[in-house]
This record gives sequence, structure tokens and C-alpha cells, in this order.
Amino acid sequence: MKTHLQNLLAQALQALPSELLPDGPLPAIPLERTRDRTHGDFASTIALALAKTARCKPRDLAERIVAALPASAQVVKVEIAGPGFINFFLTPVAYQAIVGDILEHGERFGRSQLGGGRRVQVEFVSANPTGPLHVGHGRGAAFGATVANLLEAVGYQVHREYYVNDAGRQMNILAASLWLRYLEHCGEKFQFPSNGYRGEYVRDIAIKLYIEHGSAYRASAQHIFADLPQDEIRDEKGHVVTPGDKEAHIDALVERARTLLGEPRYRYIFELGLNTILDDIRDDLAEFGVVYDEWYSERALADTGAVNKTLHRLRDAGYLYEQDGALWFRSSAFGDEKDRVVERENGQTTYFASDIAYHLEKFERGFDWVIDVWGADHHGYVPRVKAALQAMGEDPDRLDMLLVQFAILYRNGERVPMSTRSGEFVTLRELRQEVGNDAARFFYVVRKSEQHLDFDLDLAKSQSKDNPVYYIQYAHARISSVLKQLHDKGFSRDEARGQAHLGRLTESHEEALLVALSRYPEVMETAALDHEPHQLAHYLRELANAFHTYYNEHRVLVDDDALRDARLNLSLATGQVIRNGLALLGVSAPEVM
RNA sequence: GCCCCGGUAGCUCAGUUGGAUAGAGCGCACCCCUCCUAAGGGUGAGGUCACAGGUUCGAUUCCUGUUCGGGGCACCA
Repeated sequence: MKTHLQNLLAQALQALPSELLPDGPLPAIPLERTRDRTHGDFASTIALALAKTARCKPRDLAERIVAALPASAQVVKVEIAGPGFINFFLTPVAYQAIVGDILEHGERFGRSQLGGGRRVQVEFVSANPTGPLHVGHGRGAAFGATVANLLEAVGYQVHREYYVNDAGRQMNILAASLWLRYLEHCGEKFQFPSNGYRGEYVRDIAIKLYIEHGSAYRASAQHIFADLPQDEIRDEKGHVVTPGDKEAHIDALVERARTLLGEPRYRYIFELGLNTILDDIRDDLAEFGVVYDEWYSERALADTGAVNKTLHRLRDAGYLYEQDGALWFRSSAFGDEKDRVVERENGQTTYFASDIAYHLEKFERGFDWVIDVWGADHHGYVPRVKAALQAMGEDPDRLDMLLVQFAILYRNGERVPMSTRSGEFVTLRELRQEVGNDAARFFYVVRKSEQHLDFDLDLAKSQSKDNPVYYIQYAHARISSVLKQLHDKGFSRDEARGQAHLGRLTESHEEALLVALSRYPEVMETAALDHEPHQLAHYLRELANAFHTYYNEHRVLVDDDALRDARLNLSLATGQVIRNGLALLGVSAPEVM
């Protein structure tokens, strides 16, 4: 509908004398939905935009454009208004045709080939496998999954990926924490390191280890803690009781674990922790309706030598230098605020080095477009990754980083405290159990990603019109219910008869509903290309509202066969669009509520 | 100190590459079921689009500055 009008305008412009047009190819033609029905259905500001280069008044230019417009069966009239708006008034038939489109295409309605099959990779969540996902990760999961769904729906070939940080210091700290909890279970007594992972899940894995292997991994606490750097110990209020170096303490503890256990046994514990947690994350996300094409291992990346290869490439390009015993990347040459270490004084490469290698590898896998969904706290990371890609001669514009702001939970109007330090954070699983997957998926994407999210748990659980999820689902259930009632009342449905009498849909509420339905493909397009799932969420609420209003005002199951079938077609088309939209959001569309 | 995000109705937020009279939900005040699910619908009140400049036919939208709130500034991952 929209593209049809844009085509008409393009043809009109081509018919104009060239001195009225700017040099080069025609600009994109602005065309928007009007806010006010008295301004027609669509309005274009093309005359306002081109008036300057055409060196004439906007209204005069508009008149010449309108005079050159080809006739269209969908357009009933064209007006020039205000400073030079070109307003299009569509025929009722143009809108009514949308019902047939929807019923014909079914679950494919709204999908398009805009992406032209181009390959896009969406990497999201990628939380460290050192513990269960918490509610912050949930937003990234729901957002990333929906962005991926939308891009797929508009014709991209989408690859969903989770980057598993299974190498590095944090994983070793997890392994050491696991071992220490195991030792506690064996009966050893000691002070648990302040920088260790304290969550209950670590203890659960430790118990599993004990049940399966008894005391095969036991060592004496006295032996382990002998001659370690002093840990820093704090009381419950966070005041330092015994000063010390908690970083040195935990690192020494990791080293001690490796020596006392020996590499094979240490490895076993390490893998046990990693795999148990990763399995849990995988299950958690799958239950949340979030599935991946690939789980990409950081360790595997390092094992293939990709990190070294990347460093060589940076060196060859002349952007590496040594200072203070470490190896630095000159990211400041590409707009980063300072240079970054890629290889530490101790010879180990940094996480950043792996990340450069990972992104280079993404490009080498041939994706046309690479999207990272990150927490807002990673924003400082954007310039340096792009700098590295640029330094290696890659096009940084092929990479988009989408930063998602934090989510804060509210219960009874009060903020729910979350603290990772104590290990008492609210997990995604707990949230899903409390409010359900549907509400969680919807609430996570209802705000644009740059906006902080206040997640109202009570609202998410409420079953009323206040809750947008239930409101939309209820509209869908009502439509299903109407169809059921049809047979109870002894009617039968004739879709063709309904199509033949769409002209009977002349009530203002029916027209409003038709307009809403016709907007769906446009909403999909902008939501996908701007990666803004919230647009779809808001649209669905508006569509549900249009239906509820109509439903309250007019009966579908009237005695007039032609009118009844036309209204049924309209209602079922509405149900189809709600179903399609909710599916993209990962929300169910129940038949009965 | 520097960087990122935000500031729109009492509250939570939309606002379509700058457009015509700035919208929705909640809350508040009323009204609507002998009728397909009232888990719903309708009416009304409610605004200095944080503030000050600038760009232009036109700015909530773009630019600069100020201010308030959130986050980030490791040889951690």
C-alpha cells in the first residue's frame, strides 16, 4: 500500500522537467501515515523537501507533482494542503483488500524479502558460564531473540550465536570455588575466599562431585592455604576486618589447586563446573523460547591459534608496540581514547585479544552484517573493537553493537534488591517462574533498548487490561471464541461470501481496524531494520485495542449472512496478525483464556 | 575529569529518515452487560516536550552549552 503510493510519486517526479529535480538519482520518497483522518490516509512532504533545489514555492511544486501523478484504483483523491503537503485519500476497497491478503498468506503475512537473503549474525546474551543467568541477561535474551526473529521475517538469513567465555581467569576462579565447596563438604574447615563464587549453585555442583567421587579430590585445608597471600576479609556491612590482597589470594589459590590436584584432576573439576552451568544456561534459554544456531567457544578459538594469527596481523599492519613489558594495540589511532593491552606482562593474552580474533573470525565466516547485543556497561568497548577491525583493513560498519540498558525489578512499588556479590541475585529462571514466559518476553522488549527498564512484577502477573500481554492475548482468545460460538448458534461460515461482501464493512470501527491491519507490514519493516522490537509490541497493543473497541460496539454473529461472513473474515484476519506478531515476540497466542 | 544512555501528562512510556491541533496505558471523575468472554468498551480533566542558544519555510525531533538521573572509564572477563 505504502510502496504503491511511493511508486506513483516516483513516476510523477520522473515526468517533471529535470531542472526541477536535484542532480543524481532520485531521493528516497518521504511518505507517512497521517495523524488526522481529515488529512487523508498518507501524506508526502516531497514537495517541501525539493522546493529549495527546484527554486520554486513548495505549493507550486506540489501542484506540478500532483498533475503528473498516474491514476490509481486505490486512490480516491489527492489534495495539497498546508505549506505543501500532498495528501492521499485511499478508497475503502484499498483497505478491504488487506483482509484477503492476510487470510491468503496466513502466518506468512507481513513477511518480506527486504533482506534479500543476506547473511546476518546476531550474537546475544553470551554471559560468562560462571553462574546461572540473572534478570539482566533476560533482557538481552528477549531482545536479541526478537531482533533475530524480525530480521529473519524480513528476509535475512539469520545466524544466532552465543559466545562462550570458557577460557580465562574467571573460569579458573569458578573451578577453585567449586573445589573449595567440595572440600567443605568433605569436612575441611577454612575461610572461603572473598573473591570466590559464593552462589548456592556452586555448592550444588560440589555435592554432586562428592556423591559421584567421594573423597577422591580431597586435600587438607592446612596444606592448601599454607603460605598464601592474605585474603581481604570484610564483615556483613562491608567494612574491612582483615586487610589483604583478595586478587593475589584467589590467583594463588587457583595455582595451588592446579599443583595439588594435578592437571587431569583439576581439568575434571573445571569441566564439571563449566558444563553443568552451561547446560543450565542452555536449558534456561530454551525454556524461554531462545535457541541458538551455534555456541562458540572462546577456548576453541584460542586453540586454533586464531588469537596469535590476529596479533600477527595487527603487528604486520604496524599497530602493535611494547611498553612496560606488555604488548599494546594502538587503538587511539582509530578514535579510541587510549591504547589497549593485548598481551600482558606475564605473557598471557587479554580477553580483548580474544575478542578481536573472534570478531575477525565472524567477518571471515562471510556474514554480510554482524550484530552484537551487549549490556550498556560494555559501551566503552565499542570503539576499541571497531578500531581493531579497522586496523586490520576490515570495514567496521559491517558491525553493529546494540547496547541494552539495565532492567530493574519492582515488587509492591519497591525496587527488588540485586547483588551479585552475595550471590543472591534474582535469576532469569526465578523470574520466569514468577511471571511466566509470555509476560517476561513481552515486558523485556516493550521499552526501546536505550531506555532503562522498570519491570513491574505485579503488573506482569495481573490478568487485566492493565497488563498489555493479557490484553493482546485476550483479543486473540475472543476472536477464537467468536468462531466457536458460530457453530453453537447454528451458523456456518463461507469465506468466499465474506470476501465478496467486504464492502459491507463501513462502520468507523471497522475502518479503523482495517487501517491498523494494513500497517502491520510497515511496522515489521521498521522494527526489523531499526532493531526496535518495542515498535511491534506497541503496535500489537493498538491493534488489540482497535479490535476490543469494535467488538464492544458491533456484533460479529449477526443474522445477515453476508455481513456476518465479512465481519468474520475481518476478525479472523485480526487474529492472524496478532498471532503472527506475538510469535515474533516469542509470546503465545492462546485460543481460550 | 572523560565517554555512553535518558529527561515528554501525577506515574510508566510512545512519538514513523524535521511537518499540520504532541499521543497511549495506569491513576483520578463519570458512563456502558436481558447482547459473541466486563480478563472488555466509552467520555472527561490533565503539557513551558528539563533549561538556554543555534541551524530553517518549519524543531519534541538536528547541533552547541547548562542541569538532573543511570551506567562506564583494568596488564578482569
